[in-house]
Amino acid sequence: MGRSPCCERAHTNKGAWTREEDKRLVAYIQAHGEGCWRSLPKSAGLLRCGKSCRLRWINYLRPDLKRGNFSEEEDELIIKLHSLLGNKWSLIAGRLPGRTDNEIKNYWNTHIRKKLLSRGIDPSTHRPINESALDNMTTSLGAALKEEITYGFGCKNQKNPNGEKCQELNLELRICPPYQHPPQSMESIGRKIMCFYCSLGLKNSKDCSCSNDSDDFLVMKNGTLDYRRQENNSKFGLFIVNR
DNA sequence: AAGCCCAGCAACCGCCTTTGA
DNA sequence: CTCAAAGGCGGTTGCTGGGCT
Repeated sequence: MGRSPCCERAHTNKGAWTREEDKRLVAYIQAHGEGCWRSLPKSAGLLRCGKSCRLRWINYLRPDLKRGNFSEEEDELIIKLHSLLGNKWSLIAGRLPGRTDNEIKNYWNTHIRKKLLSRGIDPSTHRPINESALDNMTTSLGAALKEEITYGFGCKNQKNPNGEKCQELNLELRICPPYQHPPQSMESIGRKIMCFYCSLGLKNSKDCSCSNDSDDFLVMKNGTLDYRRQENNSKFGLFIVNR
């Protein structure tokens, strides 16, 4: 029993899009906006699968796309993001305005892989190719060590709610354990601290504690989330702290 | 000029996740 | 809670054009 097709294939075109099809798709989306891809082809008078329309729009017809060659800065950013995120092309594309996941994926496979290989770097692991000898470890001890290196010590088999391995959690987001002795006053951090409720727009709520110099807070500090707790009660706060 | 090979990229496929009834 | 529909994603395919023999 096969999978049911995503749409009626008997009467749909496949392959390269024609100028006329592009025109129809653009005109329809400009008039009605994106969304409801399944019904779009029929409404727009296109003999295409909804998925095909979505892909054509996202990867080629969207007006905010940046066409043309990738810059050196974009190359380096892609390499850096790939080393952190792996093949999460849509996440990587999200950090590169005007570029699509498909474009970045193709560019990676055709250009960046070669570039890294020519630098002696394994594109999969971002480690020097010499070190890929690790991949050849065959003893159980070697395999265990390899897993620890790959996923981080103590992280093996730990997954976040999205099913991703520990390593992929490293998005500069950090939750610290309860903090007992703040090393410096909030003023010395150099900014006005807002309590958790105010940060959510609930200023002057019954739980707001800004006025009594509470240590409960949610703070962003140079990109990292930190968690702190007032010593003499059970309230807590979240910080973003320097790295 | 013809044929072959290969790189690049648009598009497809199938699986997974999200959403809403 | 369950299930089906729809959306989204990543891997793969196959067409096209340029270079080489």
